[in-house]
Formats: sequence, structure tokens, C-alpha cells
Amino acid sequence: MFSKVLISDDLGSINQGVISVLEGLGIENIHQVQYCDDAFLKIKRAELDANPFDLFITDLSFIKDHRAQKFESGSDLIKALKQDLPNLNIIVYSVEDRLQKVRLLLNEYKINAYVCKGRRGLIELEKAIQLVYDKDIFLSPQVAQALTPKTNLEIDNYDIQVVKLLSNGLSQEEISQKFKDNNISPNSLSTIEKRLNKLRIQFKANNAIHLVAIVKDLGLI
Amino acid sequence: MFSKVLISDDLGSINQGVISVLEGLGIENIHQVQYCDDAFLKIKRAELDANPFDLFITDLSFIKDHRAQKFESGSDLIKALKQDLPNLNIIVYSVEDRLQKVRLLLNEYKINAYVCKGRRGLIELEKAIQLVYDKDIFLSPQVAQALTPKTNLEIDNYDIQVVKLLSNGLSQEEISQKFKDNNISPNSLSTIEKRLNKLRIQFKANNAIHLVAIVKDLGLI
DNA sequence: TACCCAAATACGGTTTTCCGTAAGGTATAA
DNA sequence: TTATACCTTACGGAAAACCGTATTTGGGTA
Repeated sequence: MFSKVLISDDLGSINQGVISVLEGLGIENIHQVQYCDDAFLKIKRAELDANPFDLFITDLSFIKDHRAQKFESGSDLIKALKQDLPNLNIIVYSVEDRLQKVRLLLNEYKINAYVCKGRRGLIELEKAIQLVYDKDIFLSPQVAQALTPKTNLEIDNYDIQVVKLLSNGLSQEEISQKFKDNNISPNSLSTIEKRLNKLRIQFKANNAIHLVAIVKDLGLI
Repeated sequence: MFSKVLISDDLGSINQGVISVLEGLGIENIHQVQYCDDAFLKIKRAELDANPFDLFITDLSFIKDHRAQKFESGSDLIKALKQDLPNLNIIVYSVEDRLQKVRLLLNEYKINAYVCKGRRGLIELEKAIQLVYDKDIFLSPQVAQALTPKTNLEIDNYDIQVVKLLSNGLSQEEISQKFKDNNISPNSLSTIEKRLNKLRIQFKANNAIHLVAIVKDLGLI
């Protein structure tokens, strides 16, 4: 089993729970932090001391407080860590369940497991630790589909871009203008209306607001 | 110190942390549940058995799963509990830090303490338990202003509800109608327009779509 | 009671979105 | 070449959102 583990979560109570799981697995060398920057420093330091961590368990969102941080989120930290230490085992433990997010972490940053906080969170975390130790990966059931590439949703970059601009507060007229300025085609107001109409039908949305809400929930923007 | 305590939080890891605090205070008779309905039953049962709980520590938001629940949120449960057992000590332990919510719980439901989950959550929780035991109340610093009368820049439940319905695809007209059907007041189209306008200004949104996107990103809906 | 204030409502005009239809352009296949 | 399908663009009317202003309503206060 892993011998040296670091836990990072701004909520102390979460850390407690995770620690009890680790102890249950017979792991004794457990360290914890409540800031991403601290996690980074601790991991780097351990590396320099030739006594590195085997496993890093981290949350994604950290409440901001008075302490200025270099890494604002768990994602930022993971990105940096995997560049320096591609072999470090990382388990994400978060409430976030947007597939897009999970997919990014999995494919780009090569995390080893993604566990959703929830009623069965600690049970799943224990399973994840076992599997990661066996060089496998683990995903909580509610995000397991993150592995299967975007099934039926044939929504291309152009569509995404339109919806994203919409969600940023631009009117359809402004989007048309912006596309013209940037030589993106098609760019007529009419076409943008048509695309949005198609997307509304595809996502069963009543109107543009509804569409943006749905697409955001799916993690596509 | 309290002798019999019930903890309710859907996340097992949170419960673990709370338990360790209680144990640190020398409390031995600790029970925990992960569903509001279970909490209700356990408390009522203990009452009937003439062996009631001294203290109830609960979260507010519970993830829905396959089990149908009578009480959907901690608020609902607290409301019901305080009607039957006005003397039960209740500490809310939640990530939620909206003053409106805290004020409601404090003034209407007479909870004894409100502790925000955060880096210092468990430390504050311990303090809260001590104070509640001394017949005092406790509020985490970030919500301490809940006691002072509201500044008009806050978003209340009504506003949230409007934005949520918007994001569910209802038109402003339909929202007005829905409010009329459900006897929610105010409910005129004009007022709903006004509220949304206020919110757009508050959140610096260009239009309703932008507003919904911002509010979703903030996790308010 | 009369008065005041603020919130709620009503209303009209402008802009934007929604939706159907039609015209033009282009690539592919018969 | 023509026929066909598909995409882009244009346009116009209806609906909804946006915005300013006026009126009404409901509580509290002198």
C-alpha cells in the first residue's frame, strides 16, 4: 500500500474523514494542507529530500481568504504538478460532477482517479486508493461516462463558440459583428439565429436562456 | 457538556470530522445519519423513549438520490423540528454563507448556532458547541452580520427563485403566472422585470442570459 | 385621520429574440 | 449540363425582453 500521502482540502472536516480512510488502510505517514500553494511546496520539498509522496488526494475548489495564492484551484495545481512529476499519483476528491471537467483532468492532466464527494464518497475513495495502487484508475459512477467520448452530442466548435459568447452577454447581433470582425464564417445574424434554433431543438430548450443553462450544466462551456 | 448528539450530513467525510470534534469534547453518545428523514425519525424516536438528544448538528443541502425524502433540505427539517421540540439545540454546519438564509434560520427557526464550513470550520464548530451549551448563540465571522439589519444589496430567496425559473426556460410572463398560481407575491410581470433589472445591475450583466450564466457560475442556482 | 414612503403594478415604446419563408450560392451526382 | 441537396443570407411579422415613467397599494407615522 502507499506509504506517504498528502491530502489537500480547505475544509478541515473533509480532511478528517479522508485521514480515517487512510488509517483504515494502514497508512501512517499522512500529511494534510488547506491551501494549494502549501501542497505544492510540500510535494516539491519532499521530492528534494528524496522522500517523496506516493499519493496526493486533493479537492478542486478552495475558498479564497486573506492569503494570496499562486494556485487558485486544484486544477491549476495538478497541471503544474504533472508537468514536474508525471509519475505522482493523484486522486481528485470533489463535489464537482461536470463531465467536461473530469474529462479534462483525466485526458490532459492524467489524474489517476476522480471521486465525487457524496454519501458514498469515502467508500469510493477507499476503492479508488486500492485501484490506483494497482496501477488502475477509478471514477465515481456519476462521472464514469467521462471516459466514453462525447457520444451523441455532435455539437461543433462553432456552436460552442456561439453559445459561449451568448453566455458572456453578447446579443446575437453582436456575435454576428464579432464574427465579421474576426473573419469567422458564417457570420450573418440569420445564420446565428438558425444555429441557435437547431441547438435549442437538440437540447430541448425553450429559449436561449434555457439553452445556456443546459449547456453550462453539461459542462460544455 | 452535552451528552447525546446527532449529526446529519450527506457527506460521510464531514461527519467524521464533526465526530472527532465531539470526541475531543468528551462526548461519547454520538449518532449520525446521512438523510434528513432519518434524522427526523431518530430524534422523534429518542423523544418517545424518554432519552432525547441534547444537540443536533446538521448540514442544509443534501444531494438527492434514489431514496425519496419527506424533508428535502436541512431547513425543512429544522422548521419541522422546532415546531415539535422548541427546546432542541440545533447547530447548522453548512458551506452556505448567504446572510438571508442565516437570518431566516436564526429569526424564524431559532437555531442556536450557524457555522460555515471552511478552513476554520471545525475550530468554529467546537466554539459553537461550547457557546450553545452555555445557552449562548454562535455565528461564524463571515455571517455574523446576519444579526444586523439587512443592507438592500443582498439577493434574497425570491430573486434566486426568479433566476432559477428563468434558467429552467420559463419566460418572464410564465414566471409571473406561476407565482400567481402558487400565491407567491409579488407576481406581476412588471415587478419581475424590475427585479431582474436590479440583479443585472448588481451582477454587471448585459442581459438575462448573461445574468443566468453569472449566477450559475457563482453557484447560487 | 391624513400623510408619506416605498414597494408593487400598469403601461407604452424600443430593441432583441423567435420563427417561418424565400432567395442566392455552391458542391455533388446523374 | 442539369438536378438536387444543403448551407448561407435576407426579410418580415409575432413574441418576448428591455427600459423609462406613471399610478396604485399597503404600512407606518405625525
